[in-house]
Amino acid sequence: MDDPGTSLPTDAVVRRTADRLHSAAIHLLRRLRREDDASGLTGPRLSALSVVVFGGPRTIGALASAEQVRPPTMTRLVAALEAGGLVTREPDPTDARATLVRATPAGVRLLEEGRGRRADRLARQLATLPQAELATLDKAAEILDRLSRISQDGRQSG
Amino acid sequence: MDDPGTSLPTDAVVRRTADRLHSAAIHLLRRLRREDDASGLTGPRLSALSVVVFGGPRTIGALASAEQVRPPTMTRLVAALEAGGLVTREPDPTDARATLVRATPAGVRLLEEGRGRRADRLARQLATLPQAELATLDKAAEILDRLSRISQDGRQSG
DNA sequence: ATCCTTTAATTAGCTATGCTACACAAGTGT
DNA sequence: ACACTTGTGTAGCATAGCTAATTAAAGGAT
Repeated sequence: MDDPGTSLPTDAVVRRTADRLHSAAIHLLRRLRREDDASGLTGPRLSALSVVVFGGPRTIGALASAEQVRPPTMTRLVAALEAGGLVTREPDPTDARATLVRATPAGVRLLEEGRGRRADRLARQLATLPQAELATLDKAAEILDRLSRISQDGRQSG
Repeated sequence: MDDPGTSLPTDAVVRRTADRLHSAAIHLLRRLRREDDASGLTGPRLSALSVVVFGGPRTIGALASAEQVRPPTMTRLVAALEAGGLVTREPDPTDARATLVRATPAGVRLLEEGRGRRADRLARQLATLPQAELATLDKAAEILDRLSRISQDGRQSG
């Protein structure tokens, strides 16, 4: 059917993959959302928390940038995490405007104790896959992450 | 601990992949959301529309099931699509309780004209990848989709 | 035929995530 | 000192997801 020829894929192949990937991502997250929110941690909160837990304390702005959301969104996510006792906010000693977000022991513990229930549920499902397929998913995640960082920098005019 | 022995991967590997995948999915969709919403179609709406465009008319319930959301959520999504002139709602001739959702020519056209801007943007990024990586992503999407359907049926007690 | 239960869809109301616009405090440069 | 920029926060909007409760119709039992 298609003939990729050299190393760059054709437009049709690319678009089909994009469509599949888009759909797969939507369904994956929807499923996880429904699976378990009993931990009290939603996806975005968990994701933000993991940044400060594994990357150390940082400002709201840095966090927003890392998570690719606007500052007001991150302000709210951090507020929720703080209300849950998972992070603290403290003034940045080098810049009085900025707020440093730091994970509390409880926050660290929550992530260490299973890296969040959502990923845990997913893990349980992934465990049923043969090793080769799991490896494929792992590679895919890495590729997407790399792509994410590239497009993040390449952004300019609207 | 556990010893799956044969082809099943270890717990640690599975969990790491789950975490990466979770994160990758969140970031992928966030990025796409920011890239382009000028089409007026959000992810869930686009996803629902594509079901009726490519799968033919079906009821709200069937649509909700296909998209793995609750009926009220699908009612709202369909209402938005209808307001945009992309689908119509008509009584199901075989069941007066049910509503058949059918894509309008405009809805079909929108999807055919690039399968939505979101996937299109993604496609543009994917086009920069070598063929092997694209193939990996394609395989991953297929695996996730399959997993999605399995867990949909296999759901039971918490 | 009537009553009861189940099913399909909707409405109402909640939480959460994302955004922009605006306000304000604190750095920065002239 | 003054203006400009930057980091957060507040207010308000739209969307998406949910559950609970309502309404209408289908289906089964008597």
